Amino acid sequence: MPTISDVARLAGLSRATVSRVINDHPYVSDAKKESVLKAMRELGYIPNSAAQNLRKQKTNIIAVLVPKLTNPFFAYLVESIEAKAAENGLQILICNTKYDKKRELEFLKYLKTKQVDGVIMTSIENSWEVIEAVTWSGPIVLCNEYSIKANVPSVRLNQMQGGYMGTKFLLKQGYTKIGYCWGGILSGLAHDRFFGFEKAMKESGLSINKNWLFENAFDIEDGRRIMHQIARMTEKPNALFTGSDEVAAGIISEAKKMGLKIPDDIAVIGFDDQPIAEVIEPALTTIRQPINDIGTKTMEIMVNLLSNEHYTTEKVYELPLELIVRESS
Amino acid sequence: MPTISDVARLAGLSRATVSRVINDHPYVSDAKKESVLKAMRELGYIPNSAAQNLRKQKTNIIAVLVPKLTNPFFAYLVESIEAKAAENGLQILICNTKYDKKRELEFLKYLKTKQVDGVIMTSIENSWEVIEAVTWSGPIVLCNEYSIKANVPSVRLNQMQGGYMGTKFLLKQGYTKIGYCWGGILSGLAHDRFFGFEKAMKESGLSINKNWLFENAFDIEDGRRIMHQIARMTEKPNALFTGSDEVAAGIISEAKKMGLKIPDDIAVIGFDDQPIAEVIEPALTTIRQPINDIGTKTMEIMVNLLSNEHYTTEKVYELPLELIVRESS
DNA sequence: CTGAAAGCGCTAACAC
DNA sequence: GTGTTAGCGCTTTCAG
Repeated sequence: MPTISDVARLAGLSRATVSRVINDHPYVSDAKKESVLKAMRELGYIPNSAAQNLRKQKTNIIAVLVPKLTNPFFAYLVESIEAKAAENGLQILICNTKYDKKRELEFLKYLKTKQVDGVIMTSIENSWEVIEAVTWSGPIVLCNEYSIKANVPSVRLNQMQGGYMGTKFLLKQGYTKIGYCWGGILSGLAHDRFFGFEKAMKESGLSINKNWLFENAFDIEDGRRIMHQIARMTEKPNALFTGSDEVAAGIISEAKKMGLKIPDDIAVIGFDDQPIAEVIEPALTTIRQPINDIGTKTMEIMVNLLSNEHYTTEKVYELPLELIVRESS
Repeated sequence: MPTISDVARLAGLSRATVSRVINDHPYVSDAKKESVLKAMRELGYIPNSAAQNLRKQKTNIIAVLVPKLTNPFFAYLVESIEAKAAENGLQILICNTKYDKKRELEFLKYLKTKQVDGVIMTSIENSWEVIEAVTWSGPIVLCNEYSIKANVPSVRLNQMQGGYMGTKFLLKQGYTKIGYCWGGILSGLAHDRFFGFEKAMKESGLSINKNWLFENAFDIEDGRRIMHQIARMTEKPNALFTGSDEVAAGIISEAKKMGLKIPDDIAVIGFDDQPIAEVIEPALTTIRQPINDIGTKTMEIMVNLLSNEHYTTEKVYELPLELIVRESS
């Protein structure tokens, strides 16, 4: 593997000059530039990035922490973040935390070890006190998830509106015995969404049945599990607000196996508007999240944070959600 | 940000000794080790990885090239690769090629720039001649996809068997007018699978109808598009071998909208056995790929390649596929 | 415009 | 066991 010295020698120039052409520095005569380029080509030279990183004290890599890559929501979110990153000459490092505190902390350390220039968190596992400690090592931007205590920019969806809108719709359709599925950790996002649910219920003079609050609802399997729980209840909900299309899909699939009719026996409303929502039968009423917009906006903020030393931003960007009415409720 | 020198100074020792405790080197007295640890804690010291990488000439990072992250098959594959990597103290860098030659090449360059120690390719966009050029910069392992010309280890599924098995099943069920959906690039994988399809057809004395070969079939939308194409045909296939569960889901969803009955009017067989296969109606007959096994095996080979300079391996690992019979055919 | 020289932060011979 | 020293490959003042 040739180094910058080899190139310099072959071109009969100094390493400094070679470095200048590598970095597109001005003030290099065209003639010398050409001969450097030629030498680089001949040797098949490519700069060693570890050396560049060490010297420049930056990597042009942004870590993106996601809790679960097999959840389409995060897969799409990552894609939009990546697209914007590429536009700005940045590379992303996808870090799968698996909803695990330790893993999250491990990845946050990348900021301290200078493996990455910044971190985007799409979920939060540790308490903010813990996370705050790394805050001084480089920029952090929150995307989708957030913490009330966080003192870093965050781009998020109006989850309160989402919870409210979905519940309100169920109510309007005449359902009053409404169950609620969620992940189980009272994060900013989860809190807001539940608050919206609560508000809509209250406005209709309805109280919340604690038995119908289902935790650990993440994927299709969880949906199936919840439907089984419901089947065993003497007093059952007749409508379900789920935290994700996948959970909704699991519930619907299992309900149909049990011979129940959707939405007559039990109505279901999803969240995300993933491809699966249109493929399942009955098609899923759901709440569409503008995934692309939050990903793009997040990276935009990161880029600014990275370039303008004292870039000040609105701390919070909140994007609206949209109700997509189909047949499941 | 404190450096190793700061730690050495505070502990009243040399940088070498500090380095030794960082790297868990033996031959450091417990007393000094303790005082180094104490100094590190006090300063909140964390080694700079750019410096380590430069000095050690390795990063402990493996690039994993995938064509599309939003395809669940690859999301799960990445998870299994990552799990095995973590076991071995390796970090993976997920590279989304988007089925794009240039992007693939860009990522392969990471091997030359020493950003990564090795590369795992789960799809191949460029011709092998092009890829071979980087082969000398570090280990490459092929996973899932492969090229006949490739001279690097590859872990793959027996796609021929998959194509044969699926088609044979359709035939056994009495369907003879069988269409075939695929991505459109005749890679090793695609070739084998099609070969299996062809073989089964031939064995039944059936010839292949060119009009029923559908290209660019990757996701749900493509499935819908294909179903529309079929609807417009005067002579229609009555069974479809699809390249993925997502395509199958799109086909089924659209067929139902058109009032067609599955599998009576048109039978469908998927590929992958993704969660969606069990949720769609009718449930999808499909071919299960042992995603976990190929991911794990791939990383195992990579680890060996990295440690044993002259590790020789079977060049090809071929794992079997499994037919999962449900209701769609 | 170009080169010399210093050094980013760390590790690994080598000496003691 | 521990310290000294010489770089890993590159960029960036500072002179000229």
